Amino acid sequence: MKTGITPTRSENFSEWYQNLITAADLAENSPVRGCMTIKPYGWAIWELMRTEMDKRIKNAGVLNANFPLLIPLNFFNKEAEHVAGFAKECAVVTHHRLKMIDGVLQPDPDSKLTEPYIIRPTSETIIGDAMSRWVQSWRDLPLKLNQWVNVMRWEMRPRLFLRTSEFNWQEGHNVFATHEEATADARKMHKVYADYMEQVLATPVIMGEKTPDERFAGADHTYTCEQIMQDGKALQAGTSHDLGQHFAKSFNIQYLGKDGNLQHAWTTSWGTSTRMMGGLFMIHSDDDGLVLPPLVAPYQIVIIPISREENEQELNDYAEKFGEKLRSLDIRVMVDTSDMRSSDKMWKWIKRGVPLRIEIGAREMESGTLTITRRDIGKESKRTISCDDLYSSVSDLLKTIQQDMLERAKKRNEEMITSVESLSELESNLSNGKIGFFRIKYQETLCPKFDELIEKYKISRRCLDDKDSEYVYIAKSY
RNA sequence: CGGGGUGUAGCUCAGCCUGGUAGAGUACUUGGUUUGGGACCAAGGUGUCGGAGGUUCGAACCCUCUCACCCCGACCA
Repeated sequence: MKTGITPTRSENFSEWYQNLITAADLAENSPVRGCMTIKPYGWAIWELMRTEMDKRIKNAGVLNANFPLLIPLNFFNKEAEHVAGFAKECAVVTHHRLKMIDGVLQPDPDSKLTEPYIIRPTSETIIGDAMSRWVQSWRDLPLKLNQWVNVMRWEMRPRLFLRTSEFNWQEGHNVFATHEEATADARKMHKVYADYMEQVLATPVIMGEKTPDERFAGADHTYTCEQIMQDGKALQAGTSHDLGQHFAKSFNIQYLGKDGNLQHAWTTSWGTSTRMMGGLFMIHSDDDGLVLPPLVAPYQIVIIPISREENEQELNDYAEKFGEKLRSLDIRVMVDTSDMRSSDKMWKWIKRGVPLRIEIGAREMESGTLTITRRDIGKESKRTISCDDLYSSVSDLLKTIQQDMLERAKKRNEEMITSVESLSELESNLSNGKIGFFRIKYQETLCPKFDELIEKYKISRRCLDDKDSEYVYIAKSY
């Protein structure tokens, strides 16, 4: 059978992924090294994702703000671990003017900045600086803010959506009076992320704390949402950090307590990015292309008139009218009346992952029926029903699709996790080419032998298991 | 920064070894026949051959320099 995407997932997963993105018209590589251009259809998905996430962030009592793109170099220098973590991947702004010299446009040597700026790789520092001024009294706490911005990390090995030098994200930054509140907040946002990924993206999540070797630079605790891709590799889809007093001390975020004592505050930070889109695509899509869960599909339904020349106008009008009716139910509908062969239109929207496809031909127009096909199931879900029945059941149908996609992904996840007792059992699995996550006692991994396995099989500790933190998940990762 | 590779039509690439003035597939445009899971026929447009210099009567091809990008390692939301 012909597939929408070649090669298929089993033939070559990473090439399949590249072609999936091209075929679904989501994004492309840009002229700027490591940076992608997100195309309108891809950005529409991000906007929907963002809207849902923003709602949840606001429900958590956080307002949005906006800080500068550029961060003074010395800000970065204030937290030692943080610098160590990011120094190697910073884009640096050193001049403020261009000049034509010998016919070549270049930075004007006379415009050199006395202190360079770096393009934010993350904003703990510049936000920490602001917070030191905004926090004076215990009454100013907690202070919670978030920003939706792009950041830049000069990555060595970029991949569309999964790791790009520039990416879009939200970064939340909260300040608290006590350690307990901050710890609870880091945990809370971790939970907000996991719920969001399951309920909105239909992508199941493994929740846990990062081991010290994988922790965010400058954090006491990092809580992560790990996802399992169809090839068994891990994707870190979102993290929440308990920053302790590292940044409060580096940036002097201090408040006068009820007791009259000046003390350092406690901060958290938490972020999710366009990387989550990569997870969304890699978890649900199949060999015919993208499969989108209804909640983040730019078009939840596509209507394709199956027309001949003689009845084209009539059928298009009819389809438009029905599309309008569905829109009144708050459903995002595309009626494709473009001048293409109807079979071409079908493949186009299959590849773009529209959850539900409706076909209307001349006979159906007569009888008040239509043909529907679910994207997540495919051809075998094709059936003809009356317009009235669809109208009354379509909202539930979209919910069912959303739910089924989550269940399917959850089931696959279970099959992807292997429990092992010992390092030798782990190694025999790896050497046999077993893919997926491995769950093992954390203690077992604290030895040189495990470091060898890390080298040899390119695996890493993904996280301790939140359900039982004596266990750690091991996997290859993106 | 190490190791390998590639720059030729919108895209994927052939041509280079053995110099003679640029091709295929695909996409695109037009017309016709088609049309419920990827149609076919015909006609048509498309290039500073990454850049600079050199050798030559003549360079996509040979030589020198240069720039960019890709893959493998260190990094990561």
